[in-house]
Amino acid sequence: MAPLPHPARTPPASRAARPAVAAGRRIRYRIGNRRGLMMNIFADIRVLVIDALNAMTDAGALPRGLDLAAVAVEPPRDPAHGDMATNAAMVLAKPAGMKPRDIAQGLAERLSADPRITSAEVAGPGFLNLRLGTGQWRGVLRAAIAAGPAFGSVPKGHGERINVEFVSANPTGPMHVGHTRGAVFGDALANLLDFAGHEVTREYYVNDGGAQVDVLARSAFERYREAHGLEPQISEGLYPGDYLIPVGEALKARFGDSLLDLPEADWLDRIRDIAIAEMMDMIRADLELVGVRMDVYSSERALYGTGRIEAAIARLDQAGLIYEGVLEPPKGKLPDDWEPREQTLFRSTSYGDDVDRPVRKSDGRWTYFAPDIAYHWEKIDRGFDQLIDIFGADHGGYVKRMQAAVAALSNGRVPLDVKLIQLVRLFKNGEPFKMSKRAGTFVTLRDVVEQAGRDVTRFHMLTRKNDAALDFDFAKVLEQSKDNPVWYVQYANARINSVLARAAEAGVDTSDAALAGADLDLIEHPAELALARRIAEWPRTVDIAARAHEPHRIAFYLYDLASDLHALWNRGNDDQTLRFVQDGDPATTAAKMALVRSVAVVIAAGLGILGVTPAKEMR
RNA sequence: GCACCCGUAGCUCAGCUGGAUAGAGCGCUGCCCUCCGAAGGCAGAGGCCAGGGGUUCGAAUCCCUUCGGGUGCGCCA
Repeated sequence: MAPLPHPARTPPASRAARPAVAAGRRIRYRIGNRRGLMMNIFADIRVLVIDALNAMTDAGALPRGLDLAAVAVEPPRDPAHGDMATNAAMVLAKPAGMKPRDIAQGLAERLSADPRITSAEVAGPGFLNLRLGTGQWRGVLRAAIAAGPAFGSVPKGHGERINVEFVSANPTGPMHVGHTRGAVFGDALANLLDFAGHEVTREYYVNDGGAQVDVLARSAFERYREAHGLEPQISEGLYPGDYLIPVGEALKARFGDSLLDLPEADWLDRIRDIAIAEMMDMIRADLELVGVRMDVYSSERALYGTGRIEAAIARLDQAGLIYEGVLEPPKGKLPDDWEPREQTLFRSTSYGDDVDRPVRKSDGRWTYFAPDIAYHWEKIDRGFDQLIDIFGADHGGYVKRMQAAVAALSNGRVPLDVKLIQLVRLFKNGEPFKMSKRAGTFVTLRDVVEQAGRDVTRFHMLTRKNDAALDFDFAKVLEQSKDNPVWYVQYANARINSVLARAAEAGVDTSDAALAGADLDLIEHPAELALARRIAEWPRTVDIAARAHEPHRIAFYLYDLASDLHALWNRGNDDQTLRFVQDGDPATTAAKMALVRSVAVVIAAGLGILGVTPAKEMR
């Protein structure tokens, strides 16, 4: 799991620092526990449990002042235990000074009075197992059909304003595989948070302020010379990729031969600006290929000369967090050219970092960190309730200092969660895959998408937790088999589509309006109701995935849902009554169509979050 | 040396912010196609959740520690 976004300690200098961001409390917003907001039936029943506990308190059956935050209502691991279980009695036993079973018994009596609850039994160490009337599950199906792809989503107005910064690749070349995973992850996370009711801004921080864009300019200049028939001097340290050849042509078209004999100082700025613009156009086009569109592009370069970097550092200075000093040499491997030098340092150790970090180099120029501090301060200023940064795993060492800066600049008000994206290992038929089609040394995003397709690429890259390495086999991701989750989910959707068409041919009205009005009491087989329960878990899955910032949970849920659908489908082979289309019985067929339509609705919603297009048929 | 991430079935991985008897796919064993799409389905075998301590009603999950793998460690971004 991701580390806490908050510092372990608050700065001694700043008493204003809010302890409100309680340590360990990563999730501060409350969603899903408002009745009906997400159509999350687990949250609904939790409200019921909380109400019952409060009633018990009023009646003197429980002491006052109990903290009910830990009370949970969850699906039990074993379906035989019922539909839901609550841990309320066990959690409250100690603070209430009572026996768990006594609390559970009292709670059971009150809950039994609710028409939705058909049974409440005390079990094990104090679990309260609940069974709901089958009508509850049928209600879920109706809600799903009525809501359509919005089923499980939270209406706007209750969420937070969240900034998701991702990709932020250097504008020095095309995007490669690693960027692809980060792009897909960030976009899916943004979709997920949006679905969960938050106001999300997708943002790209353009690292156009450092030395590497000067290298880009020099590389482009060589291609410009090449465009004039001269031999390019791609010396060590310049970017060799042939993607700069068209940039050279563009420069020729723009400047003719006027720059050819000028010293670097006379062309560097102009060429750099154009080259960066060209690279960003290329990156935007690459992002389009995987269906990613940013809301905001923020430029590092634009921060220089505005005083904003100075202001950010000054603010830290006022808090006593900036000083001139000399760092200890790093332990272990000592850099060859290490010598003690005085730098301007940020006291990030006050916020749990390992060492203080330089913001200004010994030559007086800003480090990369300084504009990044200013940039994050700007994001805080723009009023976001929460910041999320998505980095490659090789930037893990950067996390603590960034969180320290954000904590200091926001007085601990704005949490920064940093998601690290592990590397992607490419294979083809199990063999490690190397390709250098257009960029010299790496496999580009374009290479991947052209071979695997956008939907397959996106889905597959979301089938692993972000902090676990991902194997991407060009052959396997295109395989049409059960062990390929992409295909398996799409296949489920195609089957539903197929069966809906068959029902329509048989004269059943399969419009959503008609299905929502179908007599769902005709759905009564345990296997069918089990599928309905799975559908009921969708809003809860969204809630949990959004809180954890883990879109891969959506992909796994969809696989489970598809698996249930396929299983039920197959049972129809043995048991005619479980077939979805019941010849000569339009009422039952309609009810079953409502069931499968609900599955399709959830698949559409889930794939929508992942940014994958549902397939109507498999070819 | 320090920090962060990871360690779950033979393999690849989930595990719902601490819940009941730890799950899926592949592989293995045995069944199932005159039948809505069998490019599938059902059942079974397979686990000291890396090891050891701790916290509590309860730990794969939280804390400490050891071991093993990855990443990073001033004036790159």
